[in-house]
Amino acid sequence: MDVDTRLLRYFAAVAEEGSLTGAARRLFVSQPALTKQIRRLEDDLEVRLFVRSRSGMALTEAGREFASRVPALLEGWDEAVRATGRAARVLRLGFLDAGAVGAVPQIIAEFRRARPEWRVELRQFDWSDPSAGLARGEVDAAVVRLPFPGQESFTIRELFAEERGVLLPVRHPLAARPTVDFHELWDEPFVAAGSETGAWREHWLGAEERDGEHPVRIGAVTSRPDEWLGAVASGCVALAPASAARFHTRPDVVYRPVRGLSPSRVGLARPRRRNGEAVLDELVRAVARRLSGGASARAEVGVEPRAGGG
Amino acid sequence: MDVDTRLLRYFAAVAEEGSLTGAARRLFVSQPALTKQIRRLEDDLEVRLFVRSRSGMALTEAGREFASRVPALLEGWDEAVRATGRAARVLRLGFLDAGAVGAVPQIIAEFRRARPEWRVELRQFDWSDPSAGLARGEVDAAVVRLPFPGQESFTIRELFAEERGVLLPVRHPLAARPTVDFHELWDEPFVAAGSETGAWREHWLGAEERDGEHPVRIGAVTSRPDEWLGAVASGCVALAPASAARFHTRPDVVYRPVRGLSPSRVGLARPRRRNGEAVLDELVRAVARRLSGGASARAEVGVEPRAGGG
DNA sequence: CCACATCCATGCCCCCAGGTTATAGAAGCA
DNA sequence: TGCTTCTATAACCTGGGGGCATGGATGTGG
Repeated sequence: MDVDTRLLRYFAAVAEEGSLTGAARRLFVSQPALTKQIRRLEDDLEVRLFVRSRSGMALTEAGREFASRVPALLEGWDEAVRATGRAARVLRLGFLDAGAVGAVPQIIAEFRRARPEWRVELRQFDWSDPSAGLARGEVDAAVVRLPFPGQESFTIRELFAEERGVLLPVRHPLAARPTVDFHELWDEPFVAAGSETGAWREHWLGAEERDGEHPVRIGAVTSRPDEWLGAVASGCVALAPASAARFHTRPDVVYRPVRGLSPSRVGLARPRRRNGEAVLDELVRAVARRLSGGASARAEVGVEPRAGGG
Repeated sequence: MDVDTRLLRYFAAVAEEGSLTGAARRLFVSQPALTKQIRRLEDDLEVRLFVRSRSGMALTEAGREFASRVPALLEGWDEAVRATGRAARVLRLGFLDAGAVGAVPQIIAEFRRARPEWRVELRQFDWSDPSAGLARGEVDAAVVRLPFPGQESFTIRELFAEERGVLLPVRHPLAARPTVDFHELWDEPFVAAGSETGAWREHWLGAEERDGEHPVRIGAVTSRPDEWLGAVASGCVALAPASAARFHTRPDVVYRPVRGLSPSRVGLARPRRRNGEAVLDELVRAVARRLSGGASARAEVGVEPRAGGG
């Protein structure tokens, strides 16, 4: 009996979510597609994995047994992919957004100098996974924005920090101002990441800067840049790193620096201890070496905020 | 990154076989299909797994790393399927040919009496795997014909034996006779199973009954009943259990009992020790209980050879 | 009590991936 | 040189996986 690992991920999502609709949203597929796939999985196994009800999908006993094994299968597969990549001298580097990727050429260059026979391969992730593939083990290292949930289990080297500002609809009153104070945004509807992103989501809602009690208004939830910008265009606001002003542009959306927000810190993360990955140490060392050059290194790769913050 | 486990099996076959052509034959797919799939796998992994040459496909270092992990992945998957089946009270029973399956209703009936809440699910295998899915862990138990390679690693309960005879082209001179002596067949071209089936293949070429030195002539190699019958129709001969006369019929092929051949023994096999499979003991016990009824049990399920052997 | 929201299931359509056959190209071997 | 034996390519067909729209069942709130 054969299956696509995608089906296993589908199954895992439905099992966790307890609903096709919810899982479909999370997986970026339509609910009918999931319905069909889950049914197919059950048909293939000739075993009922869920009991359907008005309120969602509940695992059967067999479903629980299966669910208890799927994560290990997926982890085994991902590990095989990583190991194969290592054997072929490929380092998989995850990143989230084009802003952070500004640091990547620097990283790659340093790494190539240290290990010329290696190849670095980039992979972009959406905001449903702020660890840029590390949590799922899909990459060997990742350029991430701190903080993100689960970061304790990784070794992280901070690369640089950049100003956080706000994206506003071009017709928004505050868009006329060159700079905004964060408290002026407290009551605006914010675009948020999915709740599974925890501290990361909070960080980009400015939770730390709301002085205790100014609960955030959620105007939209997205995990992809296009939806994100779309939500802003249609009336929401969203915190963003300064570099977003260059990489995510839309005529009806503007970026403004914000006073009273901590900067966004960008780091290089890798799993704490994993076998046969001395190269990763090499990578981190190379980056550290480069950073010892100081601000010049930052400016060189073009990730310096375009302004000091108004 | 996602893959179909079928692709992993494809890869494993090519890696073992060292050639696309050979693996394709073994997998019952066309060589271009394999070419495409292996290339796709390499593209997905973004890693070269084989070096192509005039003489076949050789694993790269990355390929070896990958190959070392694939078997465990497949085994993990198969075990997950089995465990899920067990949790759902499904017993997967493999079998090779319709003749042996004559014993199956009996087995199922007994088993149902012992464990009414269980369901028995049948799966047929072709002759490239005489263990009927046991070796690959695709079933919980199997109705097999003895001997077969690797049988030492299973617990086997012998069920019954039936006469072995020969399938002949209807125009073959010996076809006119009601019965044949095996030594009359010594120089005929035989249809054989693939060489990977070892002792099983030998058994069905009558190796034990050739009195030392009468080397077999191989006229064709097949692993599926239709090809097998076709080969006989086009001039080869093939040993077969008596029940084949009923289950594999063709107007241009006849079955004749053969003197001087040991009977074919049919057994119920299951893995020696595996966790959580007390049910299998139950199955074996149930079958043993039934068999203690003696010949009547055999006659009842219609697996008795239609004649005493001429 | 009805209207609405929220699930999952179904039907229809499109498109691509994976399969097949036929054939080309390269390379050893007689 | 011709034959065999590899893999690669091309052209084609089909099944299934995905999308959208909609239906059916079941709670829930006004």
